[in-house]
Amino acid sequence: MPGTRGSHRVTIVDVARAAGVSRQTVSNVINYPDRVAPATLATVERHIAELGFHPSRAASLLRRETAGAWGFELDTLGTRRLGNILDSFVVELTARAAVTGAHIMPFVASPSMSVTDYRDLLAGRHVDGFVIANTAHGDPRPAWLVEQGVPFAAFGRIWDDPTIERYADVDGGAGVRAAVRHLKQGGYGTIGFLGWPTGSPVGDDRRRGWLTESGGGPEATAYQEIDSAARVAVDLVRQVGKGGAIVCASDVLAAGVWRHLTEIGLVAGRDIGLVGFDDTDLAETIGLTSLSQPLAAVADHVLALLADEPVGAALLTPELVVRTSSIPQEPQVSSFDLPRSPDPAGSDQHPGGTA
Amino acid sequence: MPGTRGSHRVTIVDVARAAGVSRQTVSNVINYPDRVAPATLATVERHIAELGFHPSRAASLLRRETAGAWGFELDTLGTRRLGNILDSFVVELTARAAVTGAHIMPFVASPSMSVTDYRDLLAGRHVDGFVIANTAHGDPRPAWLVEQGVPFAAFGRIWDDPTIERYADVDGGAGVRAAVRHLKQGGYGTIGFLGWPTGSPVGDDRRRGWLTESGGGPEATAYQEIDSAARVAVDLVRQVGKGGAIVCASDVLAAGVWRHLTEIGLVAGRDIGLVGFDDTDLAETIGLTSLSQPLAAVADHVLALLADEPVGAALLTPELVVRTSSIPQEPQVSSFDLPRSPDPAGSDQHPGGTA
DNA sequence: CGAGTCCATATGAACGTTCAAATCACGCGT
DNA sequence: ACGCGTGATTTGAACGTTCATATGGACTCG
Repeated sequence: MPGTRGSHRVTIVDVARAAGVSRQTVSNVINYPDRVAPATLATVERHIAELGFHPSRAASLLRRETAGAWGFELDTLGTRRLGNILDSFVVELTARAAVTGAHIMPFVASPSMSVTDYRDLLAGRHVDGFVIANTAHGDPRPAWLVEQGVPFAAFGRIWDDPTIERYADVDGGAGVRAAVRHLKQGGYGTIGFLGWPTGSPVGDDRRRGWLTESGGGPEATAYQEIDSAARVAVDLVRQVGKGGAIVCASDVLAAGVWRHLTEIGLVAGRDIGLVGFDDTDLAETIGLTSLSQPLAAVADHVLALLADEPVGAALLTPELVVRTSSIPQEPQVSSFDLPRSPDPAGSDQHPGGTA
Repeated sequence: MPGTRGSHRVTIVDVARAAGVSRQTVSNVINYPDRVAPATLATVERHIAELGFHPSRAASLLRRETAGAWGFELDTLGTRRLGNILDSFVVELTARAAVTGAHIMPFVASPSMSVTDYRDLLAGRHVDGFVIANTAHGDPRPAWLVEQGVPFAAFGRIWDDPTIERYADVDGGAGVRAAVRHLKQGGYGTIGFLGWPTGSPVGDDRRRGWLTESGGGPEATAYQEIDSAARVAVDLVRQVGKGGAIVCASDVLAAGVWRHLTEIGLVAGRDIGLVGFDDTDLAETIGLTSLSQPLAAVADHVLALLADEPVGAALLTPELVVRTSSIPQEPQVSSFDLPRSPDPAGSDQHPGGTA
């Protein structure tokens, strides 16, 4: 191509020259197409395509004094990401932010629950604002962000300050109420609750749902670990008894109960109803009825808040996903034959004793 | 503060004026501290701190003609992220990229396995290059990136072109060999393999490890889903028999086998050895021995490649994490009593029949 | 028929940094 | 005393866009 001088990035000026208009007109074509006469619009767009012009992000950002990205702090749980709804949330958020032309910039904050990483990202204009998650009591971020006038929106209520209506959250109470109703309809008797230790607002919210709908019953708390849940499940299962059911504040907790049930030879659903929360893969794996969080809707709402749309806070209802763990009917019994041992070299080392 | 005119972002010029040096010197202090005399360095740094100066990312990027970010395509698996090692990888990558001053920019590509999203991100200078994952046969990305001269590095071998040594990967074969040795040492007899359908390079690699170390045995393939694995487990379990063991290409597959074992009243470990791959939460949940991928090391290596450090390709060895599923001893039997039924309102609706 | 309005497009300037090259200060050998 | 190399610092220009404002022309209305 004669005249193409060296390796010169094609800029807005090249397009302008080619199309016989000015810089600004090309700029308008890109950013405010309705300010441009239809004929001009078409011409310029043709030349943009022909020259393969793509606006420079950096130049645009500099001039606009903006960052074009929302920060999002990632959990640093190491490899253990069990029941971590947020990984899925990031995907939704990223996909939906893209349509508005924004990026999601993930970052890993220093362990101390402080605000310094947020400050630095803002100061260098790496981000325009934040999406925050894992809100809890004592979280210093919301107040600070409001005080600094930084745009932000939360996945999760701002528990310390109800006046900050910049969040989308899932109505855990409503979800659990639906779960309890579902279990009652299934004919389960005593309905117990396994939650997290008091003080977690999310957990307390879910517990309230259970309390309201069931009127109370046996309950226990455990940490967000299978083992911990399995331990307290021993008593709890005894208390609700066969024909009863247990609603859990999370799939992880439910998985602990499930493991205990399996260990003592009971089957979730047939013998004891079991419902988790979050509808993680874990739930699917073990056939656990669970409450699915509408992450796409949360992402949309959060982005709407960031775009300063006049939507207020939102409390979205999770969806009950029914699996075998809340179905009282006898599940299809799988073949129960002992497997043959065609080549058990050294099999005698294994204490036999099958159940 | 008199003299502070309006809301004027503190720039490099302000610092220069305050410190009595030129723009460029301040710039050097930030980017090339060794080019600056120690005394000047100290002074300038003091003023930087005093004024709270943070360089503008956009300005820097514009002048440098760079993006300061590496793109990373997210999997769009919806909520189902079972055994998805990549979520953890993103966290590692983000954390480690930050120390070099780079960002990781996640994006969600259009479903077609094409290269257009990559092209657009580059054209607008949103990213300087890419970290790619999920490499497989027929992946158009590596060849295209090489052809375009775009910096990139892969988590996963470039299966179609061994000459592209821009990757870090986990040596699945070596991992599986270690697993087989471990099972043999534990005294398990026939050692079978459950893999993915042939054609997946990762799966084939892992299978080869099993074949080499075990010399062959019963095998089967299933899709990366619990159900699929549980179905084929029926035959496979029968074939290896009690006292045998099964190595799986993933935790998900192993979970399927595990579920089947549980259903037929066998206990993984005690009756049949079981090893998974990836050491996901799932493994921890069900006490599954698994191979843990060194994600932090992979992230480091990938970033080194992107930084043009003269490290070649890397094949890192996964670590065997031993849990009960590969321990032949009788596990501690949990209490086996039938739970009392204190308030079984409607419990008669539940067919009893406990094992 | 001339002032007022409106729309499309054009021009000058600025966003804040870093590159490339120039300048300055200093010490050293001859 | 002079020129020269070296290292520290400064200066001019440029990166590519968008804001604020100006210009030009068509159309309206008293």
